[in-house]
Amino acid sequence: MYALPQTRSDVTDRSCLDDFARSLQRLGVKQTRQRKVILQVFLDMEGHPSPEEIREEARRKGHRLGLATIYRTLKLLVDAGLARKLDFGDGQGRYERRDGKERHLHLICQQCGRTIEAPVATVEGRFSELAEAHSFVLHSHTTMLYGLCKACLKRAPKDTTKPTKRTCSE
Amino acid sequence: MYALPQTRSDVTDRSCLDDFARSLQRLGVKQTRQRKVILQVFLDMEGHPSPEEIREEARRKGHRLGLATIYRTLKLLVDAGLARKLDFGDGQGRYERRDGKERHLHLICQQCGRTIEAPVATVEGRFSELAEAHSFVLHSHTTMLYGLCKACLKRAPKDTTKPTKRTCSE
DNA sequence: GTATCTGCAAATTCTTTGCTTGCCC
DNA sequence: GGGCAAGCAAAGAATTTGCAGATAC
Repeated sequence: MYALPQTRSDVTDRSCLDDFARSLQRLGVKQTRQRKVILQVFLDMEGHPSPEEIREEARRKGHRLGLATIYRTLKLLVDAGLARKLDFGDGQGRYERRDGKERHLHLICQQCGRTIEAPVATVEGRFSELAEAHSFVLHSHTTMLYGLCKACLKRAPKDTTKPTKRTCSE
Repeated sequence: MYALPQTRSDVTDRSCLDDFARSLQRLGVKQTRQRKVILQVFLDMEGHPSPEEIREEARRKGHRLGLATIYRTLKLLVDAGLARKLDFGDGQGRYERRDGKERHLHLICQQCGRTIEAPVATVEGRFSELAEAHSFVLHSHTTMLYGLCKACLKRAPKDTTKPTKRTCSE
């Protein structure tokens, strides 16, 4: 049986779950119910969830998790190379999945705070060259482009109302 | 020709001070002794100082400042377009000057935490194209490349699985 | 003169840690 | 069974806020 197409529980996610299991073994740590829940919830969520948001989403699915457990597991995910920690300047850590295929950079509107993701293919080669020139072994990268999004340009230039939803993919 | 790196109190800084004075006026706020000190100290410092480090450096120069004042002033600097807030993942906000001429990106070693700056010229054009494709008005950008620096490669050529920082528990 | 700013400390927010009980291997 | 992990609460750290006295304009 296959999951419905709108969710992200697809082949990619299954391989992520495998990656995770393998990573846990490699790191010499146990595979627990909570860790599986957190990974599954994290992979199913769109955007860049914060620990608190992951906990909220898990609760919605009937799983009660301690925040500390989420922080600890997210750190594991980062160590395992499955997640990356980002900072959008809103005072809390945000995480995105990292599977080597969906590389992108972030366009962050300085007025409404929304983020747009764009593929990074056009600049990635340059990053590699650059790292090589510094004898630097590149593991991952994060690019933030700050400015004004289309919507805020149309809107009144001094509108400072922040949206509740931070992420819009387009 | 290359400028000597000892002090940054040069023509660039003087124009920054002017920018700042102008920006303060434009924002309708006052020009105080503390604000001038903070800007001067910030411009004179190398690297990416945190609020605490700015306070320390100011004290070394004989100025006693409240941390809250520094936070508030740094926010002003960011608003005025003279500084940019960065996150190197060490749990505190770090700031860099932003004057439109010294654009660069950051190579961050995940083992020793050291950062290398590299000119961004080779990728900047791509960023502009990309922003334009999204009808996004680009103000500034921040790029972080994570990996291992030359020194750490020599030091521990095999241990690439532990990107710990000083906040690690062991 | 008055509206804004500073500095202090308290408050807030995000994140980590200590410890006891529970669960994975 | 032994040791790692979860959950809770308390600690810790970074940042923000409230307010009384000080200061720029």
